[in-house]
Amino acid sequence: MPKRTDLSDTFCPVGRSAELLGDRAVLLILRDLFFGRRRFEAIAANTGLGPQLVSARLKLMEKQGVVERHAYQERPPRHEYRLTAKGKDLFDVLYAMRNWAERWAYEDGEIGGPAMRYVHRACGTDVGTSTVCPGCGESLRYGDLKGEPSEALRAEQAARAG
Amino acid sequence: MPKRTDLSDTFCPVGRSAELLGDRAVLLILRDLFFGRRRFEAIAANTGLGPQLVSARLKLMEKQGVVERHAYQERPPRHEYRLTAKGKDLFDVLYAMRNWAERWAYEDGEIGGPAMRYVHRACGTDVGTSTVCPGCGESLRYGDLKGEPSEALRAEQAARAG
DNA sequence: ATAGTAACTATGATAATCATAGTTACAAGC
DNA sequence: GCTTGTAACTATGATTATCATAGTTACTAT
Repeated sequence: MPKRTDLSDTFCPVGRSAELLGDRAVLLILRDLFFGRRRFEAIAANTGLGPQLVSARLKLMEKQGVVERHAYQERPPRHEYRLTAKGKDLFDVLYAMRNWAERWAYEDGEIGGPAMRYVHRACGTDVGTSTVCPGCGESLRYGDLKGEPSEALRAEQAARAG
Repeated sequence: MPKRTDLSDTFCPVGRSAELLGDRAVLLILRDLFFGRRRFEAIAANTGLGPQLVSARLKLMEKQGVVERHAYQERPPRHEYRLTAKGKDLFDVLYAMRNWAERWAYEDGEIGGPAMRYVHRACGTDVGTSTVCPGCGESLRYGDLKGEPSEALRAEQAARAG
């Protein structure tokens, strides 16, 4: 690509977000981090992205302050990537993407239920695709939900990790 | 780019969304459509994207069912692009992106307030960056909010419209 | 000493993007 | 009736990001 116009200094908030989030690789890596995958190889394997792309994006995300590199052992040197507070706060965006896809991106009966089920930890209600818990009315934030992948999704991830 | 791996058949809902939304141009065009810009030239001018990119993305978005091409006059043939129900349902995603950017993407005092202010039409409360109205507790959907750009944002858009 | 693992970097082919210019179809003004 | 203007694009060529594949570094385990 040619040098694309830089959006980091626009006054539009969606433009500023799009600079980071308007990228398939970043979104997939964020998804995996929210899912609990923290190691380079695990992320590369599950996303299907090449190692240079994963490397480049993690560096960018670190620079932007959404992830932190953290050594989990010294010898041999190994590290993992963790979401920062700024990164965790992207949960709403990813969750909104998930909700939209559950509503619109599957054929009727393709899975026979949601691809990913979320339950509100506090009250045990299945939240469906809402931003507010239908059981207790509380708004949903990062950590409030317990996700469970459908059998189809679990099988797909297992195949990729293989 | 080489042929990137197709995500439209993954079982992961974020992956399916990322196929469409993991693209700067799509996000910027969606933003403009939500903002009320419906004409090709207006979108191209405001986003700063070249006409072939806007053309290619609008075709893609039409194919995905998020926008509809609609003739608003016959002679000379002119048309505009409108969000479909599936497209309007992406509001939550864009709104989450806006909220995140308002919280994290501006230097302190860069604008001296939010880049874009949203008021809940039903009760008149400034919603800040919440997904639920802090005044009446209702969850916020497309059409519930009235947006008002800051002076800085308004000036920037006026300059681009040239 | 060989094999294995985690976390990368290097290389070359391919394809998407941008900037710029050109096209089509018409309306309006002189 | 000829030029100018506008909306909505398409065409072309240079640039650069991406992918697939292979290689590297620094260790541990057998």
